[in-house]
Amino acid sequence: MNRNSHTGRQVLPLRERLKGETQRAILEAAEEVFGESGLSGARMEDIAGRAGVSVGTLYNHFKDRDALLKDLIVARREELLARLDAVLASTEKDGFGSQLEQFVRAVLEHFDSHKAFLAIILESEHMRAQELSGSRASRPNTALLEIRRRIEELLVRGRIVGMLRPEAAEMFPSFLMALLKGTLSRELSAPTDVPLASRAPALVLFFLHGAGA
Amino acid sequence: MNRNSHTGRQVLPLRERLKGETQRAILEAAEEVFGESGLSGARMEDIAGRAGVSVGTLYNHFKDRDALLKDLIVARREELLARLDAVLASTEKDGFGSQLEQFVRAVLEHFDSHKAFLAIILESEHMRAQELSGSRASRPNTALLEIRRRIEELLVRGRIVGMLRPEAAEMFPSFLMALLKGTLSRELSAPTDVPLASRAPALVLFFLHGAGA
Amino acid sequence: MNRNSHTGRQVLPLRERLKGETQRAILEAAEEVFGESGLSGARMEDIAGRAGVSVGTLYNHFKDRDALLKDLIVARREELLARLDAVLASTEKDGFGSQLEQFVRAVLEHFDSHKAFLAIILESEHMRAQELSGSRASRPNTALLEIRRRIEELLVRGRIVGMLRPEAAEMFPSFLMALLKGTLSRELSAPTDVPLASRAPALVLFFLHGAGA
Amino acid sequence: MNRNSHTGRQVLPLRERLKGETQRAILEAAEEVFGESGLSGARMEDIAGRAGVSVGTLYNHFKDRDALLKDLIVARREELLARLDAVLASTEKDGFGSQLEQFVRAVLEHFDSHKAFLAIILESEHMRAQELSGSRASRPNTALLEIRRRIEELLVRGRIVGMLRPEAAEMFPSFLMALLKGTLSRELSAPTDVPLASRAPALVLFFLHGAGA
DNA sequence: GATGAATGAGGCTTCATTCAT
DNA sequence: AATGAATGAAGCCTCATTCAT
Repeated sequence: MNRNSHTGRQVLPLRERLKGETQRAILEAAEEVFGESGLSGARMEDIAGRAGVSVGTLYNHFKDRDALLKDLIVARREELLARLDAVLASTEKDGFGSQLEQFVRAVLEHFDSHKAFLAIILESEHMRAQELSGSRASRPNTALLEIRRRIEELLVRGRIVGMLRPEAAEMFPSFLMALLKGTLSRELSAPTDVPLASRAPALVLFFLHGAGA
Repeated sequence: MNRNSHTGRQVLPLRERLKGETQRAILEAAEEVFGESGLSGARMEDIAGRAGVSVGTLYNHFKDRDALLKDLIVARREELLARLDAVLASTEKDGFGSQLEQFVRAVLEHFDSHKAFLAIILESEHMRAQELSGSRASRPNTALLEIRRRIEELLVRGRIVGMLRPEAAEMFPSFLMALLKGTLSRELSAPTDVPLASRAPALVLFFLHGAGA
Repeated sequence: MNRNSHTGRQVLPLRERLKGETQRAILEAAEEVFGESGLSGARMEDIAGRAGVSVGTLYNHFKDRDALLKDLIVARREELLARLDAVLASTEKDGFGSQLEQFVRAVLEHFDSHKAFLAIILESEHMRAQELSGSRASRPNTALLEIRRRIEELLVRGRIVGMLRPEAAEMFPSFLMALLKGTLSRELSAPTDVPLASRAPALVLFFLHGAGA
Repeated sequence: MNRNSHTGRQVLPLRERLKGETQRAILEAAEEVFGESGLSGARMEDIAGRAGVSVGTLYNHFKDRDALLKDLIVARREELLARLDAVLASTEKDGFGSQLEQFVRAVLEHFDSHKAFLAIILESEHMRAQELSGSRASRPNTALLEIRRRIEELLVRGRIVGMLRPEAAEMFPSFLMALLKGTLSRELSAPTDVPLASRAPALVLFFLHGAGA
């Protein structure tokens, strides 16, 4: 993500690839440590240790702690957004219901792979302005916003095809996001051994029809 | 012992009242500062400053930072739980739908009064084990558990009176909680000027019937 | 010690006597707390609590912590010095050996009554300059000096009557003091239930004849 | 692992040597500062300054203030005990008297090298339980105990060869320790410019024969 | 005089960051 | 590029002292 994003050629000399390895190792270690210790509890030394490098090396690859965290967040976000965009692109096939379920499943699978870290990130989305930088809360949490944008796009389609009712529709994206986050949240407070993704159908059913008899 | 000797009327001597005042002031200041700066960003000096006292005074009233935070959480929790219990107790009157809405409204009104702080608390519920104390790591967040317990009790009634369907019912409490938290979450990322409580009917409607047309 | 030292009359009005009571209680409490917690570990609040008064009261009777400690030290010192002077004054009666033993016994009895506190004081005699006040080490520990002065006086008599040999005599006072302090020190590290005073004969015997066969 | 690859000779790589240097510098500085300011008066910042490092560096080498002090105490103790054991081991040569004097001289020479610090340590031996850690309160001061153990061993030999009388023999170790401590104590309250070690013969003479004519 | 809540200077400790090797 | 010891700003907490009641 940092470098080499759209360099036309693709040689990637040895040194670059090794460097890439280290970076990936650091990011992975960082994900674990942030996931375990929380946004503020994670210590650079722990991350270095987990990645099998020295503290100094962290700073050879990332400007500072914030940059490391930001890059990590961005990396995970891009992974998820790419999947979501793929789902949205494959719109032709089936109906809205099917696409909605695929969307939900994509999110939940992402959660399955990054539970602890995402929990930290999603849950502290809005405190990031203060915690990450002292600046104003002006960067309004890109990751969640991007997800919401896609949810909105998806739900608009649902309304167009008449599968969603128009009243209170402006709350539906929030509700869907809430159900997704809630599913993760529940898993964290009371872990099960079924993958979250398996909850997709029930979640969609609830979203479409509620709990009523 | 040596108090209250000849004050015919006043139950609490001045000293005591002042002490209570100070404590309340500290808790209020702490709520603001924690809400603004986050669980780990809040500085004792800021809390003291906001409360109009000196740092030392914080420690005359609370053992340490953790104790202050814990007391604050407990205080807010008790306030909310008392309201919820009142709603649950008034069961006779109307039907399940009405009670559900009152319940939801109670939660949302509590959110309205303590937005920022509750956001911090609710969102970092599961990282509290590490952040608050290194001790009993997995005390699973009493506040949320207590709310969930009451939601479960409420929803059981709903099922008994036949207003909720039985399939996937074990997820409903999570879903309701998610919708509540999501409502708060949305308000924080995109503040409006309508009180959250006014969202109660829409939320209940969605919970009972979903987004489907 | 603070006041009323050499006022010719001796009326001591009621108020004065009550004040005296409180002061004595404070001093006693201070002795206990200093004895238990050490010179620097003793907290004013603990002393107040032990004395059954409030912190403020300590400051009504003593200028500050240092003054309280100093007054306490002086009080105990005067008690001991008075006894020692009495022994020295009763010189006529018996011989040097008997007087030496009385002297030793007087010191050990004083130790018996004030073990913990004296241990603290005696042992930190020379660090008091720094700890008590930031000043130079110019006040060379009056208490020990006063005792040594009397020991020197006593031992001079011993030499005069020919019971002490003259060689290395300048070390004898130090040695006698060391034996006294050592007796207390041993009691503290390995408490027995015989009073220290009962050790007087053995100590004197050792002082006069050593450990040799 | 990756050290010492092509340094034919140097056993310790530079880094390691520097680290050792720093640690020794810190311990030395700590000894001075503790010696000057007392057990509780010594400030980490002063120790750092004296050692020519920053505060943080202290914590790279020692867990906390207590650990630093403890390590320092242990270091000095081991130095002394090694010397004493050497004296005890060289038992064959001369008689008991000679060995006793060597023992005493070893202790006094150690005092000569570490006057101020040892004074602090020895004198506050029994308050260490409270001051050093709130923990295992009554670990009875290993350093003094170890010395006493060796003194006892030595004196047993003296009794076996008939150079010490048996009556009151259980007090002799305490007395010898007292004389040693007293010698240090005297030097501190009234410094001379002769080394304490030169007092060994007089001390032994006194121990064996007392002050009597 | 007694009270005890408030004060705030001062100490310990942590940890992100730097930089010489 | 990697290393890891050194740095020092910043936060928490203690406790002697004050002062309004």
